[in-house]
Amino acid sequence: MARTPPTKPRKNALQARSRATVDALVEATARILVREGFEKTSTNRIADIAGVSVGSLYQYFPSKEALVAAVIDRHNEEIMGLVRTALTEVADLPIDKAVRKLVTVAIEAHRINPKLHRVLAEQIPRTGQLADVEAFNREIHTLVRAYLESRRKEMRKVDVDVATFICVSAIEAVAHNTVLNETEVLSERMVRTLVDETTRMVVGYLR
Amino acid sequence: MARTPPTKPRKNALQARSRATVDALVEATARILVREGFEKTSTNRIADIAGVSVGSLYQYFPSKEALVAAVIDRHNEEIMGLVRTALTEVADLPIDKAVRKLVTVAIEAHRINPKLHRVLAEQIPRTGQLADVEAFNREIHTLVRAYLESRRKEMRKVDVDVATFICVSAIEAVAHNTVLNETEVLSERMVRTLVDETTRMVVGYLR
DNA sequence: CTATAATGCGAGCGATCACTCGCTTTTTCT
DNA sequence: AGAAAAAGCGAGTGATCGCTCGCATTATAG
Repeated sequence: MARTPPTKPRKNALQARSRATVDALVEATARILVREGFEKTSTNRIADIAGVSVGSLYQYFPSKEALVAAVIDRHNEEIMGLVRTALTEVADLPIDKAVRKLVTVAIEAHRINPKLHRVLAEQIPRTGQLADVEAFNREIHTLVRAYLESRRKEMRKVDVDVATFICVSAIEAVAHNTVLNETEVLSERMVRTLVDETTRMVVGYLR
Repeated sequence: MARTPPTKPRKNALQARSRATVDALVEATARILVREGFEKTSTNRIADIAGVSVGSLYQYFPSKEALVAAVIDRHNEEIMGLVRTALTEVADLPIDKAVRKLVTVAIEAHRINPKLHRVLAEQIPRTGQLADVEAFNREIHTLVRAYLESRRKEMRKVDVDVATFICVSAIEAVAHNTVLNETEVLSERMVRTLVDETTRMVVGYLR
C-alpha cells in the first residue's frame, strides 16, 4: 500500500496515442457488427480489424459487452442529438407543426446508419449492461411529455402521460419499421407520404 | 443403396413415445428461456430439464436454433390464432367497432406469455432461420389490408397499403410497449384506457 | 541520458458448448 | 416368442472464444 504500484486500473487516463486506439476499437466493432453480424464479432477479430492486439483491447474495455455497449452508446447519442435539438426548436411551435417536425426527425434519426441500427435491434441480446437502451427511452418520454404539457390548451382533455406513451410509441414504430422494412434506398416520395400520414394520425389524436 | 439402411433421417416419423419427447423438449426450452435467459440456454441443459438425453434431442432437432425456432413458432401461432379469429369476427363490423376489437386482441395476444415474449423480443438474435418472424408480420398485414379494403367507403381517401402499415405499426407498438414496460400486473383500468386511446387515434386517422 | 510510467503485444489457458457415436432399452410386427 | 425397427442414452470430442500474463516498445520526467 505504501508504494504506488504501477497497476493499470483498467481503462482510463488517456494520452494521445491511446485515444486513437480506443476510437479504432469502437469503430472496428461497429464495422464488424454491420458487415458480419453479432455472432461473428469476437474480441480477437475486433482487435485484428482495429490493428491492435487483444491485450490492448482489454486495457480499455473490461469485456466484449463493454465494447458493444460503447457502439450502442455512440449510436444512441447521435440519435439523441437530433431529437434533443428538434425538441428545443419545436418548443414554441403549435402542435401540428411540432409533430410534423418530430416525425421527420424520428425517421431521419433512424436513417443515420440503418444497417447498424438493424443489427443493434435484431441481433444484440439485450442483457446486462446492454439493457440500458431504456434510459434513452425515458429521456425521450420526459422531453415529449414536457412539450405536450406546455401545449395543453391546444389539446383535448387527456392524460398527458398516456398521450406521451401512445404518441412516442406510434412515431417510433413507424420510423423503425420504415427503416427496417424498406431494403435500402427508400424514395423521398415515400418518406414524405409516411411523414404526412403519421403526422395526421398523431395530431388528430391529440386534438 | 440396395439395402434400406436403418439411418434415422434426423427428425420425423413420430410414434407415441417420441411425440412426448418432442413436446417436453420444446416446453423445456421455453421454460429455460424464461427462467434463465437465452445466454444460459444450452442444449445439454434443455435435454436435462426435459428429462431426456442430448442424443435424443438431436434425433428430433438438428440444431439448437431449430429448438428455439420451434418455441418461437409455437408462441407466434398462439398469437396468430387470436388475431385470425378476431379478424374474421370483425369482417362485418364498422371501422370503429373493428379497430377497438383489434386493439384489444393485440394487447391480449401480447399478454399470453409476457415473459417469454420479452425474452424472444430482447434476447434472441434474429439470425438464420430465426429471421422468419417476418412471415407473421406479412400475414397480419395482408389480413388487415383486406379488411380496410372492404371498408373503404367509411374511410377518407388514402392509400390502403400505407394506412395498413401505419395502423399495424402503431397498434403493435402500443401493445408491445405496454407489455414490456409495465412490470408484471398491469391494471384492467390501465388496459381499458390504452385500448380507448389507441382506438381513438387509429379510428380518427382512418376517417 | 536514465528512470519510470504508459502503452502495446500475442501466444496460449481455461471454460463452454454444440454436437456425435456406439450402444442399450422399448415398442411393434409377425 | 423372436426379430427388427424405433427411441433413448450420455461420455466424450473438437472447436470456439473471452480473457490473462509476462514481456517489449514508446513516451514523459528529472
